[in-house]
Amino acid sequence: MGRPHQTLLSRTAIARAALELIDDRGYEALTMRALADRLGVRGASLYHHIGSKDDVLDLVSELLDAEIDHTPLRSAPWREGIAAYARGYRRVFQRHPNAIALVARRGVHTEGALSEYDTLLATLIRAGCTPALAAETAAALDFLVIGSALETYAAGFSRPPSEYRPDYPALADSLEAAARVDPAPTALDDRGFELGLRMILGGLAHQLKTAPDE
Amino acid sequence: MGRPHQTLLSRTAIARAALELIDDRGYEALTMRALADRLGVRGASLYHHIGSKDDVLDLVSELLDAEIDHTPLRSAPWREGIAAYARGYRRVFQRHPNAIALVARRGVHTEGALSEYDTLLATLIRAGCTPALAAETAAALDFLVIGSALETYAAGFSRPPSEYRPDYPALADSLEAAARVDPAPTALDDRGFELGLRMILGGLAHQLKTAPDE
DNA sequence: ACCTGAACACCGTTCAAGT
DNA sequence: ACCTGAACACCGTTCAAGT
Repeated sequence: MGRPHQTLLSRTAIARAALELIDDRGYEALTMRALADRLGVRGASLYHHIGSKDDVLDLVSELLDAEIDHTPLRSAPWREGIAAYARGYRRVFQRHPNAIALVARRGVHTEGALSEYDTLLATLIRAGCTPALAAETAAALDFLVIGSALETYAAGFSRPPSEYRPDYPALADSLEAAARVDPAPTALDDRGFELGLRMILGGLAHQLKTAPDE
Repeated sequence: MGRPHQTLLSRTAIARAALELIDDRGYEALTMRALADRLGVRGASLYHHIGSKDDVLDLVSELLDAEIDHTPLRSAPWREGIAAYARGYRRVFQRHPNAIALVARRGVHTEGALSEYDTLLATLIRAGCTPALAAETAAALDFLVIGSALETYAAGFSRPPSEYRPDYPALADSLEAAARVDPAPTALDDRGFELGLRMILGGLAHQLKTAPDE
């Protein structure tokens, strides 16, 4: 059988197990003891590879970052490329809804995210933005992605639209109309995100056409 | 002196103390024992008034909701009214940065938020939106507010811009240009938010002018 | 009715051991 | 070098007791 154990654990194995645990059983189920369990080891062993639970959360953030497909940013035309990138960014959180609480902790600005941002900013500048405008646009796109990821998770209006009548008639009308357009529960989130994306990128295109130097 | 204590505690007193504790010492310092301490009582006493810590967090969410000024929504013209409302909404989180983790838990859609949403949607419909478009626009605005609140907290790029060179030249350029526009640390967040707001409301105004029925 | 002390089952983390 | 058992100081929560 060989020696009892040499390197059962590694930082990446721990990170992957942590993300699996979050996906399977929720963010609150991520406990050092539960994590060790999933790795066939006892809680204290983890501390030979990671410094703290916070350290583990950082590693999971990096895993999520790595899932973002930033190849669309390299593809012309810039407007479709950026839209595809933003959708892919958002899709990572849709795949890991239980991990969204991580975002609130620290954002997704891990070390690995820097080159993505650099590419996004370079794309915007190449499209005609000043560097300052590029930074603002990237921020706005980020807010939209992060905000929509969170809202999906928090899904506000859980009751059937009709229950909001008669106290909140505009709310009831809007929710019913939205459900008629697409009854899927996340459809309104998706459409709100797409609207924001269209407005930001459309507005930017218009601004670049009329005043290319700011 | 009177009798020893009758109703030292109440749900609102607990909620207010909880928000104070979060503001003063951070989200993680909100402990049932620390909360009881601040109220001059022992931990177990709290459970005569609230059901669980989760219950307390909900109460704090309602407190934050109540801080949002939604009077601008009633003021014409709609575009400025909605912009002022969104800024005020965001300002609540700027006043309580440590409370942003609450948002990830549940969003801000407490019972008290319903009438705000109803008013926002009514304003959009009065401005010419279909109910479905109003819902999507409200969602996009929400994403922008929530996302920008979170990003401020998570403030990504903490190092001086020059450190990102030469690996990430577009990032360094953008951050330096943004700092020249306004060196305040949250300025880029503010400007990104304003850009998103301008794009969404401007795009909407344009859409309502060219195709008033969708 | 409301506050309390003590207890329960958990946490994250440390550390002297073992191999 | 790496895993472990036992312990530490904490959690949220419960409950029999006191007033």
